Amino acid sequence: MERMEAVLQNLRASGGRITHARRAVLQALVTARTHVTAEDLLNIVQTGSPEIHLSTVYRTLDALENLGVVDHVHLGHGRAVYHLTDNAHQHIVCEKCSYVEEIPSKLFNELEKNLMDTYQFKVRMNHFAVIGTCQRCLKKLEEPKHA
Amino acid sequence: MERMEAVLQNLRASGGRITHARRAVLQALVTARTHVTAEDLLNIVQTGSPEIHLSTVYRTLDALENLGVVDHVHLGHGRAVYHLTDNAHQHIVCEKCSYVEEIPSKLFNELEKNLMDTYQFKVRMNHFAVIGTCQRCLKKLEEPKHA
DNA sequence: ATCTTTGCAAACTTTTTGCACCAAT
DNA sequence: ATTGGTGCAAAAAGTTTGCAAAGAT
Repeated sequence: MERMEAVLQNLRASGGRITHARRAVLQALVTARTHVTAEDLLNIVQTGSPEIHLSTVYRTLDALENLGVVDHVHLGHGRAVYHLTDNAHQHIVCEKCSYVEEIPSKLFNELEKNLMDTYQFKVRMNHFAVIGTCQRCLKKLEEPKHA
Repeated sequence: MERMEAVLQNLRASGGRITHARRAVLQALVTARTHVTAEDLLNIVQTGSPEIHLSTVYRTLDALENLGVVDHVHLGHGRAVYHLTDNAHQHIVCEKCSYVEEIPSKLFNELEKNLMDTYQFKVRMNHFAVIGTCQRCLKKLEEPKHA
């Protein structure tokens, strides 16, 4: 919760204003702490403040993203998911069952290095999801009808 | 071009039909051979067959994807890009200038293995893009005004 | 008082769908 | 003849925008 105030001050320092809506969205983001969609956030903030509009959520996320506090990822087809930038992780997403798991960024270190060395390309961690098939769905594929 | 006929036979074998539109979309896909959007493909096919509709392009891509012949990737925000599945590559995408480069899948081998070993997660190659900053844009950031 | 943000509605972009007609087998 | 595909138009889904009123500084 300390952190929340710090972000809000940061926001003000850059010429922005601290509003009820922004406080609520940020709060929701801290509370949820997982990959949430804009609509997820809307649902959370609306429990306390039903007047807050989806477009405000988007605009707040935008503001927070410009501050570098928030990042978003496209996990697959539909909506983007947003999260605070502190916990540095990546996502693996099962394309069969939509299961999402966070994995440590460490696993990407070598790839990151190779891309820098070979292509002078600086990967932005956290901004892509790895698509594939999860353990459970792999098993299902192996034993189609469970004998 | 041999390959094209093979795909079409494949399509028929699985209960599908070989139509003018499908031939045209497939042809366009072979011709373009890079990451193209559905609309790119539409433009290509419409030079020869203006009656072909965007929804037909989507439906054909869908059919080809079910066959495993085509794959699509979400490079970032907007549209998805489609490509034939043969050349196994990944994409690195510059988030500053939208520059796209193909890189060999080989670079992902270790990551792939780690994810399998640690999470029993089977990565689907080709289905995600790596976002970051390209060489040129990195340079621009270093020397803001070129002295 | 000024300049930013909000709520709303409406636009926009990309993709999907329902349906009647048409075409491939 | 049958089943699957096409073109069209309209809907969906997700996100963005214009504007006047409200709010933060």
